[in-house]
Amino acid sequence: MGKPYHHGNLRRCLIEKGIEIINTEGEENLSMRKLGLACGVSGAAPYSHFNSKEKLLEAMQEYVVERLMKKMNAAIETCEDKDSTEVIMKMGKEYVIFFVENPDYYSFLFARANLKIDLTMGENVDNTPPFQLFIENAYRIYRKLDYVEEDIKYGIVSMWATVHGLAAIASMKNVTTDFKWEEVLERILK
Amino acid sequence: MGKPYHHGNLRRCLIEKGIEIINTEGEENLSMRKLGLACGVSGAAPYSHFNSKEKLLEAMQEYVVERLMKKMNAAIETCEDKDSTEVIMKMGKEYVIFFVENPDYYSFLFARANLKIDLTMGENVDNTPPFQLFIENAYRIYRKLDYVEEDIKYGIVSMWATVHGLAAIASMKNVTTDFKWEEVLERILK
DNA sequence: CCTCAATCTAAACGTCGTTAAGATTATAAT
DNA sequence: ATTATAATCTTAACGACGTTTAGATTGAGG
Repeated sequence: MGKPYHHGNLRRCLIEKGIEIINTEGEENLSMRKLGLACGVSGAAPYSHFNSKEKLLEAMQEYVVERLMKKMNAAIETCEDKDSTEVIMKMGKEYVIFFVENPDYYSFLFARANLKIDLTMGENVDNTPPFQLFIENAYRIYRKLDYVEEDIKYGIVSMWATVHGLAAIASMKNVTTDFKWEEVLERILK
Repeated sequence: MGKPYHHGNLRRCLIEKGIEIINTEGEENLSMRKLGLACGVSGAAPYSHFNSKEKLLEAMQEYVVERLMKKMNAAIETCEDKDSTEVIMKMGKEYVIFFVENPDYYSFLFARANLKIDLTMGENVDNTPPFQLFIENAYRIYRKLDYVEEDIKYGIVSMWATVHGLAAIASMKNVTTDFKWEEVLERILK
């Protein structure tokens, strides 16, 4: 009969339905009220689980970053030898493909990004949770590579910049082209 | 004594004051009302010059892109010979430095970017004005280079991706590092 | 001088993020 | 089982926002 007063799993529902809305209607159409109603609760209910929209978006970012990291880590596992160029290549492909398949994720993740990166490799800083995950993963992978540049900072940044820039461009709306982004990446990384 | 009923140059004032607000208070604190008041007119006056906030932002983007393009073109002029590696290098540096010096410009320009790029080099598409400027300039410069890859599309994209990715990373808030981004770019472009 | 279009003001509409006060229910201690 | 406590939810409201409307003020051309 009447739906129960308590939702049961509102927190997870907000995150997942929120991501769904971003993918279907765009981030500009995601409001706390509408999201609450979409989950079957009132427009103020989300504030029982997130004290601000920013916190909710942060949780959604964490959810998305986790998916990306899983894909990248899985890609590494498929490498026969842990030869660094193969690892870098497969990771990079996964990174680019992820944003090509989900174009809205790029600006959702990085437009409001408040990344704190200590490129000096010191004990790491207080990133916002999704990006703590992001950075830690990057360092962990890079450390496992056979090939290490004389200065690891430059290695990480140059690797990341190439892949990230390609993802940024590929994520732009209405980019018309006739090649696959993975091919471009292969050419760039030589 | 009383200020005149008409502002005289409100359109330009809105654009410049708007950019100023973005640089000082951040884009999230830019509202049509406040911007009008900051220019000495009412909160609805901006709508006499831009029928939407989106149109105003577009004009501001155009203003910013023009500055970037001027800097890049000026950098090219300083090249002694039009050797392509030197041109690419100087342009890339200018591109990265621009966003390092104005970190808020990156997401302001690209977060909402509705770029339409025809990478097949056909007659170009109907970009939003700021990016029409952006794309045309890129093609024009690339055509002037001595060195041309067998497939020009890949050349443009790989060049742009590297530089753009570096600008994206360098523009992230709270990135702590101990090297200059220009040096990183030099290493990447070899 | 008169007209017309451009520019501006004041007031309003609906939506937004957020908060406050209180209702409902699960949890756990007695 | 009863009761207290904390978690979760609703309704109503606040101020700020983007935008629209109606009308006031002004500059420019005939």
